[in-house]
Amino acid sequence: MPDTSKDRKTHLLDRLKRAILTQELRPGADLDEAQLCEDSGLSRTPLREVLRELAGLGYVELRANRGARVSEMSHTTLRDFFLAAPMVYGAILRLAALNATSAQIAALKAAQEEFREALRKGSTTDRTLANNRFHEITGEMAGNIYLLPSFHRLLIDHARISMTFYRPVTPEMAESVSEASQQHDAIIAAIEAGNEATAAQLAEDHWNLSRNQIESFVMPAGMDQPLGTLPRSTSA
Amino acid sequence: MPDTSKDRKTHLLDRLKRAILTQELRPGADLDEAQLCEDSGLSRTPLREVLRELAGLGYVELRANRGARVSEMSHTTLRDFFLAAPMVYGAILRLAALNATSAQIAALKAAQEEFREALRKGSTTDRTLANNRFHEITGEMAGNIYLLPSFHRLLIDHARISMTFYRPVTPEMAESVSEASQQHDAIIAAIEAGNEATAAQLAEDHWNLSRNQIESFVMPAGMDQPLGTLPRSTSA
DNA sequence: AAAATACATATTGCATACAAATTGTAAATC
DNA sequence: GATTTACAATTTGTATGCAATATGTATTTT
Repeated sequence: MPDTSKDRKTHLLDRLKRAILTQELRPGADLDEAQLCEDSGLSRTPLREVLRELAGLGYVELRANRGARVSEMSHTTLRDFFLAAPMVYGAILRLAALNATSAQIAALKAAQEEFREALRKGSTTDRTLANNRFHEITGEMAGNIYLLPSFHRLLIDHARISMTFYRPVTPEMAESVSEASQQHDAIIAAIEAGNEATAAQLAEDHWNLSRNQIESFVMPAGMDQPLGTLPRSTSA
Repeated sequence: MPDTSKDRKTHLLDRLKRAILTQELRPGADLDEAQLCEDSGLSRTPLREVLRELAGLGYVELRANRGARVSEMSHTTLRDFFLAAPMVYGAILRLAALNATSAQIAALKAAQEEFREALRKGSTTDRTLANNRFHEITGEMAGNIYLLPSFHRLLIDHARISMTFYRPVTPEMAESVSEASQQHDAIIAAIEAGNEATAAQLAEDHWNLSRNQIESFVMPAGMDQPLGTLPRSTSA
């Protein structure tokens, strides 16, 4: 089959989304048009359309007469994130419980299976993307065109932040990640039962867990040893 | 000064936004590239970028290999609107009260002056746009990048719906519009005082008023006269 | 006459050439 | 020697010509 340009566009779109969600492309990173043309085999016109689409979704920022760069994340945006996330997540899961179709529920179960698989033997990237996919589907279930733009914007940064803690270095983190998986199961059950109130409660619980994970990364426990007493490197 | 192409682009962007908000361009209306090129003096490449930007903001929808059209509004979207609006409006005003700068407060007061002016002697379009501007500023005050996408999306359709009732045909509507103006004043006061709780309460009040206006349009009182007995037009 | 198909027309999408703007560098001036 | 200014090189933005896709019409076929 001929590799049509429409395919190349969606391919690049997906590739860039993934790269940004996983921090392969870091916040603030510059995107070079020439380079991307090379990689994707697209000419500049369709490439720039892809960048504009990503800008509309909040993945990148376009500066006039200067290139595109990956959306920044700062302490300010993190604060905004903490304020907005619980409200929006709650509303989305509430609506998901009300509106989910059986096909969507099947898709959610499949996504959860992928997530569990990623926890068992996947990379940090796999886990983040699988978790992202799970929540994307809850957004589709809610299907409220007015809430989805903000929900998607939140999911982007949730994924990027997650990349720091879905790598369970401590036993507590490994445990909280497995607890997240159990919450996913409960969420599926609530949605399948059409139980709006339970879904909203689970959203809150799930968010609280997530917040704790984020906080324990932003404010980690201090080191046991004062820095001065650490073993020295052998180099000059 | 030379009419640079960047100006032409922002001009067209504003013009299209306004036309869509005021329903000059109806939901579902097709946008002809050739026509828009003619009007704006832009060539197709930058024109299409404008359309993509509008799509990202939710003003238009792009269909592959078929033209752009103004975003639809249906009974489904109206239902979504009713569900999402109170929550988001409340959050925005709450944050506005917390974060507004004095420059922004000055801008809000100016916008309210414009709004009052539009109520006194402006057209329906003037009123809708002035009201839209007022609420846009509250969004800037809140300044939460995660909430703004949904807030903007809501404002678009709020304006389009408003176009039907900011034309006070009945005395009750004239009264409720003037009540809306008084609520704007109260909102300004709450923001200036940094009173978060009051701002949230006012958001709820303001929304309830708005909802009543919408409902009385969607479900108007029946006509007093049966249709058959109305005076006939003089034409054949 | 109704349906289907082939063709003409119009519209959308892409590639490339060109113009404008920004950035980095080197020379000139103070 | 530090700052400014002119210039070159790179990068972004625009225009236009061509290709591909969709749509409407007329002709053919049953």
